[in-house]
Amino acid sequence: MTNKHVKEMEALKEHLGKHQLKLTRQRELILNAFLRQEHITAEAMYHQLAKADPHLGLATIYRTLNLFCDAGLAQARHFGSQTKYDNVSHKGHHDHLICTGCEMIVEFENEEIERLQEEVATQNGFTIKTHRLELYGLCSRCRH
Amino acid sequence: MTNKHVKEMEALKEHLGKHQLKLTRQRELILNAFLRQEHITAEAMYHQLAKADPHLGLATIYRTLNLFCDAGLAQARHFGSQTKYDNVSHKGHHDHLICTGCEMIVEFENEEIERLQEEVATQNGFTIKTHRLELYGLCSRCRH
DNA sequence: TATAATTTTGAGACAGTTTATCAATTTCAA
DNA sequence: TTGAAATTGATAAACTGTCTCAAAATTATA
Repeated sequence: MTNKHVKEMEALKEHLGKHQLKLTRQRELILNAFLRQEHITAEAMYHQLAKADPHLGLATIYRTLNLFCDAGLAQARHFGSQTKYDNVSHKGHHDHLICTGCEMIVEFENEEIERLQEEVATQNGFTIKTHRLELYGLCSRCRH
Repeated sequence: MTNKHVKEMEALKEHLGKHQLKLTRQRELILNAFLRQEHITAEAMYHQLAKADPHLGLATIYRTLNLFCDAGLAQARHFGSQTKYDNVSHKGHHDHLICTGCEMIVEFENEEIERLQEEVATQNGFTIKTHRLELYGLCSRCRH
C-alpha cells in the first residue's frame, strides 16, 4: 500500500534534490492522496486528508500541489472559480470533455488536433509549450 | 466618435428590450469602452473609465460586462486567476494563442480543429455547447 | 410633460479562493 | 548528534467577484 507510487515518488525526489527542497511526511502523504485520483481541488484534498492528519494545513496542500506542478506530476486547471489539479504523472498530455449538467469529466487525446495546433502556432510564429482544450456540453445522460 | 458602434448598440438595445432592462448612461459608456478593445478585465476597465467617470462603481462594470455576455456581445474567459472579457460582437467564435513571455494574445480560427472536436464529442456521447482552446508558448520575438 | 412603477447605480460589506507571514518544528548533510 | 536551511500550521491578508440597499435614473403611461 505504501509502495504503490514508486515511480512518481522517485520523480518527486529528483525534483526536490535538484532544488534543495526536502522530503517531508506531508509531501509523501499528499503525493499518495493526489495519485489516487484524477482531478481534485485543494479544498477537497484538505477535507479528505483531515482524517489521516487533522492538523495538515490548507496552505500546505496548496504549496504542495503547486510543487507537484513544478515537478511535472500535476497540472492546474481553472474551472470557473475552482482550480483542479490533474494527475499527469502516468500519462501524456490530455484534454477534457466536461459535462455542464453533472460535471463529469472525460479525458481524451487526439493526435490530429494536436498536429493542427502545431500548424496554427507555426503559422503565427509561435512555439507552443503547453495547451488547454476543454469542450463543454452535455453528456448522453444529462441530455435527457 | 459617439456613433461608431451603432450596430452593437442596436444589439444591446434589442437585448434590453427583450428583458425589460433599461438603457443607462453607464451601459453606454461601458459598451463604447468595451468595443474599443479585444480583451479586457473588469478591473482594467474600472481604472480606464475612472477618468471619464470617477464614480463609476466596480460592481457596475462587472454587472454590465456580464450583461454583455448575456446579450452575446462579450464572452468571458478565465486566464489563470484573471477573467478577461472578449469582444465577440463583430466576429464568430475564436481561440487564442498566448505568449507566456509578453502576454500577447493572437486570435485564430480553424475549421478543421472545430470539426475534429465535434467528432471527439460525438464519440463520447457528448453534445458540445462551447469550447475553449488556448495554446501557450512563445511568440517569435520572445523566443530570442 | 408629470407621475409612478420599476430598474439601476454606487459604495461598501461580504464570500470564496489562494498566497504571505512567521514562530516553531523538521529535515538532512556533515 | 548537530546546526543551517527548509517546511509547517495557523491565521492574516490579498484578490476577485457578488450581494445589499438606499438613492437616483429610466421608461411606460396618463
